[in-house]
Order: sequence, then C-alpha cells, then structure tokens
Amino acid sequence: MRDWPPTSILPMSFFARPTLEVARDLLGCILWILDPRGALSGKIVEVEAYHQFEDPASHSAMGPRPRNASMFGEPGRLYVYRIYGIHDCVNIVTEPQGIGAAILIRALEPLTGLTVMRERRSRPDGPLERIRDLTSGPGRLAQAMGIDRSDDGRPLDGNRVAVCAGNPVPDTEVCTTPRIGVSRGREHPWRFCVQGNPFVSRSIPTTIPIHSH
DNA sequence: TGCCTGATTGCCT
DNA sequence: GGCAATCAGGCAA
Repeated sequence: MRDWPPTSILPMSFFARPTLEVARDLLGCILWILDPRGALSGKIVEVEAYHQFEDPASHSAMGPRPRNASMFGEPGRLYVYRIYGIHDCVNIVTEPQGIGAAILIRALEPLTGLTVMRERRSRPDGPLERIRDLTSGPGRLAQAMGIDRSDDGRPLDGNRVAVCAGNPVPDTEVCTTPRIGVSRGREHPWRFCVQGNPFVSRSIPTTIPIHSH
C-alpha cells in the first residue's frame, strides 16, 4: 500500500496529557485510516474536549458504563458512539487510563482518498457534489472515513487507524467557542477550530481567538 | 415498561 | 427555520 503505514504516528504519550492541551495540539494533525480500497486521510480542523470531572456534558460524567467503557481505557484509542440513533461520532481517548476523558473530532479537511469518501457519502440520488459536505461535521466525517462502532476501543497504532503530526497551527489561527449542541457545560469554551478553514462544521457568534492581540 | 433526550444531518417549507 | 429519522441510556412509574 503506497500510503500505508503513514509516517510520524503520534505515540500514546501524546494523548496521555491534559485533555485541553491535546485538543488544541490535535488541530493540524492528520487522521489516517486504512480502508480496503486504500488509505484515507484528513487534516483535523475542529475538535471538542470532554472531561470526566465537573463536565456534565461528558458521557463519562456518571462514571463507567458499558457504552462509555473505552473512554476510561487506554489513551490514544478510539471512542465511537452513535448519536440520535443514526450518526456515529469519532472520539480519541485522553488522560491516563481510568480518568474518562476524550476529544470529539468534529471536522476534517480531506487530503487522501477523496473518491472513496465521496462514494461513502453519496446520497440515494447520487454522489455529493460539494467536497465541503464530505467531512464538515462529526457524523459526516465518520461516514466518509468508514469509521463506526466496530472501531470503538481500537488503538491508534497504525494497524487500521492512526493520527500523525502535521503542520502546527499557530495560536493566531486557533479559535475557541462553547461546544456545539450541549445543554450543560456551555460556559466552557472547549471547542477548538482552525479559524477560517472552510471545513469547520459551523461558526457561532461567540467565537474568540485563543491568542488575544 | 414507557417516555424523554441527545456531542446530528438532510430535506422540507 | 422547522422537523423527521431512529435508538440507547436514564429515570419515573
């Protein structure tokens, strides 16, 4: 496979850090997955951080359950859940094992395997025309990359999935906002995105630069 | 057991 | 801007 395995795979130690640091550093990194039809990749341009402690919006807030077990497992693994009965959402486990924190990947900029992504995202009436609709949202990118709940708990070790270092995003291009769609914990600006990147799922008025000049 | 809500998306008006 | 699709977990009864 020409593009596999990818280089500069981030080690477990990268994810075994404070969740907000990992979330911010994840911007600009590349999510890779080995699809039967080839390697797929995209640049991470939008994420949300979810803690266990004092974060009522986190799935881990009420402690370990069968569904969120992987959230309390080793860092650097996937936590995949289904939302609204339809869409799968891709998270990466952070902090030391047992804490119960993760980062939701909300948007990617497609880099490799656009043809496969377009086929996966095609509608009953035909393929998607706009590249932006491929991966600009948590449910969309999961579908485009072919990630589902069977990937829950899977390590980012380069066997099927990996996150690799990319071009670092400077503070001047990082924005933080409240998390999308959460009813509790909205006071925390724990959504991070690359300012101006067209693949960010959506912008909200309270967007503020992480680097205030 | 039954009802309600949710880290969403796409189609409809 | 409204709303259906679709389902698992939490909680009330």
